[in-house]
Amino acid sequence: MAATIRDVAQASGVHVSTVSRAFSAPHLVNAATRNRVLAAAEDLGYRPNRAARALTTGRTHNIGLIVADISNPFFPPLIKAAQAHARRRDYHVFVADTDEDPLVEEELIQTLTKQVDGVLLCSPRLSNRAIERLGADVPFVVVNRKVRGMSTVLMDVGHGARLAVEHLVSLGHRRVALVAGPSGSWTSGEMRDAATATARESGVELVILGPNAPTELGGLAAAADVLQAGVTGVLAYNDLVAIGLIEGLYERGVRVPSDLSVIGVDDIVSGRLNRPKLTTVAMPTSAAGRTAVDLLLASVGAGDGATPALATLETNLVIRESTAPPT
Amino acid sequence: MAATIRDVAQASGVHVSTVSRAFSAPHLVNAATRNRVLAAAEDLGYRPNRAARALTTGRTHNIGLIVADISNPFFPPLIKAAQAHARRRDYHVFVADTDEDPLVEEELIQTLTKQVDGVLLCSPRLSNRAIERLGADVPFVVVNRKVRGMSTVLMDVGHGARLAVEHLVSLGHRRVALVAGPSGSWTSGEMRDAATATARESGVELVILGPNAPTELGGLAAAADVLQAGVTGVLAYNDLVAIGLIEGLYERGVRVPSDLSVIGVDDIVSGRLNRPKLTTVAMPTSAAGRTAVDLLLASVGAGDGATPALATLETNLVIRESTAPPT
DNA sequence: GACAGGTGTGCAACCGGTTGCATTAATGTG
DNA sequence: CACATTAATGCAACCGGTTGCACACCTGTC
Repeated sequence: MAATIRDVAQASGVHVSTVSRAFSAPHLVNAATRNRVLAAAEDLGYRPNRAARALTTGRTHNIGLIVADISNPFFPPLIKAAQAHARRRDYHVFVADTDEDPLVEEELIQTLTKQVDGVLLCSPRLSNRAIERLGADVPFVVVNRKVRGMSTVLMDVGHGARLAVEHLVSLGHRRVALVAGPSGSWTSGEMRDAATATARESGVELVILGPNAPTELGGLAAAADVLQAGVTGVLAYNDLVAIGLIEGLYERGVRVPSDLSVIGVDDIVSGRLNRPKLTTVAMPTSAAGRTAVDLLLASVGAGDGATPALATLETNLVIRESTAPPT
Repeated sequence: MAATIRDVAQASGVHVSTVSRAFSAPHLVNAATRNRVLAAAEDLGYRPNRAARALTTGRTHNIGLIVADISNPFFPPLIKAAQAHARRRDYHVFVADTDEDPLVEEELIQTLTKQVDGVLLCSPRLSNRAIERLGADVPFVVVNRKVRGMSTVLMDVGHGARLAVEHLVSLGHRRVALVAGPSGSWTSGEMRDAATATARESGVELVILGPNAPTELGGLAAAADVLQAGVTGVLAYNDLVAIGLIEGLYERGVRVPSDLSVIGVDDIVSGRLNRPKLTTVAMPTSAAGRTAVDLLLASVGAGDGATPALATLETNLVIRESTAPPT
């Protein structure tokens, strides 16, 4: 079996409490003793058992990261950044995928609660009520959703949607569509509000299509609706939808951007290599992952009394090849 | 604070041990008592603390999943499937990303070891020696690598590479290239061996280019080498490399498939929506994730004495639009 | 009616750490 | 030199569960 603190104590001729302190409160133990303990520990290949430590300290040094769909390319950079950042702070991360199902999400949160110091909820599909309720048991940081009294990381997709619509308008489009996302999505709502306002201000018509699945298939399926709507420009819920839409249009003989302009959201890598290269609203996903971890660990350290923090990250429009003046 | 087993014991008027048994050994407790306990537990919102349980049972009900790069689209479906499958078996999953760095990989394994019942190592960059050594502390299942004495899930990429080269040959290509992956990659070695053998048997020339980063950038950078090599067909290490390569060729005025044929590996989603749609060797990533979890949990249950299992999953060639006869 | 066997529960030790308090020795102060 | 501090370490309780063992009670058997 693996070495325990008692093995180390025995090997170095001190009490277990001294060994414990040698690791977690070095200033309380004599330097010479400490070196002896450390040497013995090294020798035995001792590593503190984090679960046992968690039992007394109440800190597991784990966090949970819950996303709707790991295979949606929007999430991996966020997961990657969060995980790397957490590791630097000596935290491990549980990753769980809810399959876009609020029930699974809730159950996951509950079983995870006892094992983690906090949970990162990314683009949750749960209702705000449910999130507030569950948040009583464990600190949350919510990404891409505004929940009262809870720390939040937002990517200002409303601003991005505004830029996108303005871009279409400046190219000369007069009738544009928003291909919306899932109904529970905060992002989709923000886009809708911003696009609606911008369209009104610019005096162009906006039709809203959806809800749609946030995937290529969702985009593919929306192609018919888009043609039906008689628009010349489209803002899609995300890049996957945009790519699927472009494919669906292609199958129907409609070319992007010559016949129709399409803008995505997220700036996922494959959009940069697709043809046409996607004009898109770039989302700072890696930064969001890091920021969320920072906020979470801050509120873990601070205890319940902490005021919830709000971080809003900028988005910007990246103009590539999928947009052009209408013909 | 959250309810503990003692709170439940008090509320239902029995000893803690009875509460414990009501949950983990129901047949040992009277049905009526059990119901009373369960009701009290429900009432208090009691959930057993898994960390505390792990301390005595030695089972954490957690597994670790270590991948080289979460944002490589090959992995998310595997992670997703593994995670979903584990959850069905009441296991949580730590996901960690090594950033393709063997040192990070080793350190991650060590810190994770105490917290998990087993580790899934996907496409490890560590040497076999290192893996065998670390495997003494915790059960491993290795995906996409053959390690002596260790349970393994392989995707038969050698067979896929053979099919790919045969496909190029049947189209009439006489000089083809393999754009290899990272040097530590087992997959890359398998592809090399299979491609070499197939080329010799078919009497065509094969040039091997690399090592390359397993990303679009790696493919982009390999474009010059490919042109230099004077080949008409290419088998790329994976779809990302293939997509990057196609992009690099495009920038140099070379069209796929009319001027050059390209085959990828993995069958990632974005390859199916790229233009030209990628001809590729499809990898059963979801099945691999599930199988790996099954193997891991089996060996966790069996203890050290278990004979390592080997699962080999089939790959197959999906012919789309990136391959054509040479001109 | 004594006894073997089975069932349901309690007791207490244990898992691997942490931490408040007590103890001892060394140091500083007037 | 007596006394108050401080530094270093040991002791033992505790975190939240699990589990081997003991005990009480009930049932059935000869």
